[in-house]
Amino acid sequence: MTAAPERHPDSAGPGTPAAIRGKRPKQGEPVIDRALSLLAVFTDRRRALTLSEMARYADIPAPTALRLIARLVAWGALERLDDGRYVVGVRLWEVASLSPRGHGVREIALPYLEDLFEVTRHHVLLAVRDGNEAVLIERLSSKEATEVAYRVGGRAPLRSTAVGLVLLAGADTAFQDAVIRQPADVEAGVDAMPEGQLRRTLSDVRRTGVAMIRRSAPSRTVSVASPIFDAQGAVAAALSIVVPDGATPPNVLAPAVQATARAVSRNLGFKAEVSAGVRHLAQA
Amino acid sequence: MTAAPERHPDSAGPGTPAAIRGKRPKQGEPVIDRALSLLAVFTDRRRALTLSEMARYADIPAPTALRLIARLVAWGALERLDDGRYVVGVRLWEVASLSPRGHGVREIALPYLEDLFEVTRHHVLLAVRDGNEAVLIERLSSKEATEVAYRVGGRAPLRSTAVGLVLLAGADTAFQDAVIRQPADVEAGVDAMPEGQLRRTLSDVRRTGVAMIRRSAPSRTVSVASPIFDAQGAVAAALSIVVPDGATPPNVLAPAVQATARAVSRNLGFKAEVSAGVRHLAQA
DNA sequence: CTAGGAGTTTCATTGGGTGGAACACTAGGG
DNA sequence: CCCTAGTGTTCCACCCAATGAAACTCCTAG
Repeated sequence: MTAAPERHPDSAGPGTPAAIRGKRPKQGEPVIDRALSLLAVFTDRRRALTLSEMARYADIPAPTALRLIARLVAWGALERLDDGRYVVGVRLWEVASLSPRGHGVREIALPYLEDLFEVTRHHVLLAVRDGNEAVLIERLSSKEATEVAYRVGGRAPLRSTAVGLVLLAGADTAFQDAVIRQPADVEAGVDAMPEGQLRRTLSDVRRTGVAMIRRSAPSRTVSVASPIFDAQGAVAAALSIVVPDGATPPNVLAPAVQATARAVSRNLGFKAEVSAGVRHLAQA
Repeated sequence: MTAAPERHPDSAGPGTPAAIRGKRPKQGEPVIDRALSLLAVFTDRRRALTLSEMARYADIPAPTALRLIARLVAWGALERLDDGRYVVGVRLWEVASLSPRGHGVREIALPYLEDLFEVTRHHVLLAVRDGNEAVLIERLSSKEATEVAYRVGGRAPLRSTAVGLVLLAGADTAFQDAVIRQPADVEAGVDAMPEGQLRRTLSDVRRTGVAMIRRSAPSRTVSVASPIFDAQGAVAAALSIVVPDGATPPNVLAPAVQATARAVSRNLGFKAEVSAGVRHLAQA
């Protein structure tokens, strides 16, 4: 399902040993890729960029970048600020909001997330898997809630987050193996799991329908996550709640999270009995 | 504003220097525009399309469409389903989430919208202006709330919605005039305002900081909206609440909506006193 | 079996894309 | 003041990436 396990091809150019040619590794990249790489230069930290910044980051000559950007602006993928800088446009956001795995699940899940949020008053997260990372689709947070590591639209590792574990446990075994074989991503505040324990954990997650992760940075928190299933019975997303460590015990949270996840699954067309067999509440 | 300003590819030669050619070059549209038009074929109703559907809607020959789509898929702008159909990809959504006027305002406003939502339990909307329409950035709705016309990512007219009026009132006068001169968009359930009344209404909205619209379809509702200001004192977005007609009277809702909008404005860096002068609560 | 539609590959042709060069402009720095 | 360095922009001759008709492979319906 994940179309491109490969990283971005646009960065392949500079590494090419074209030096032997004696000729400069000139162009030769499809225009679309260049245009898309111009979109990809925007990050959480860099939301407004000048022409030359964009050209530099995307490694495209200024005149060419200008021409491409002009088209993107005309369409609305980018917008130009008064000071001349460019930002991602509303039009692009509008199209992107049609992404089934983006706003799609969100749209259906939101009311249920709301409920869970109101009852608990803690962070409620919704994530889907893209490649070997989890992408945060939604996050509800009260203004007073504890600090949390990830923002909506951001990415989180699969092995060291509750939603990540749920998504990983729901993936096909071939993919799981590939991820497990990779060196564990070192992340602050979470203990890296050795392979054996990770496999056992994933198995538990599949059986119980709940994943739990305790972390100490950026703040001491406990996350409890559950899978959301689509009509085909595949894990479409993961729902989690993040609470300060020491507050409500995880085994009290689990039923609430599970129940909410199930409610969302049902609205996605999932029939619990069909492919899931008997599922129990997590043991106390 | 609306998708593509340029229509025909034959508009290349204004001076018609190609007349001597005698040949009719069919294609000639920039590749980027074609790629973008392939993204634009997705709508609320059509979220998963086959290759030939996309090619047909975008008016691009199948082989060419296939090639372009392949690039888009490789990057993640599109994803391919198991059945071969294409949908908008998470990667695109991810980049789009960096849109300042899209998820940007939303990110800041959400906790406050939450509060308002919890207190009232009615629809809470957040919208920005794009061209001569309002784009819905966020909508919080309880599962039991009344039917509402617009979805997140969708567009709404400026003249006949509460958020629209707020955004219109906050635009520069030249733009306002242009909109007012346009024939009123006929919309079910809302009475079209004659020019004079519209001008008066906009003036009132600017003065009081509140807009109100009553509509009878798809259900009988009352909307109350207030402007959200950015650091420069410009209207960056509009916040509104939609309640069943006959429930809580609008003048009770107004202060809550205004207070919430102000809270968001403050978090966007707006200093109330600087450019707004004294603002009063709407009279009771 | 035929017909038709969707998806894909091939390939000769050509016009859109390219980026160096040159321009205008602004901001420092001496 | 001139001078340098940076940005954004226009110009234009070269040429390779983009193109789409045609052909081919799977399907499914009749």
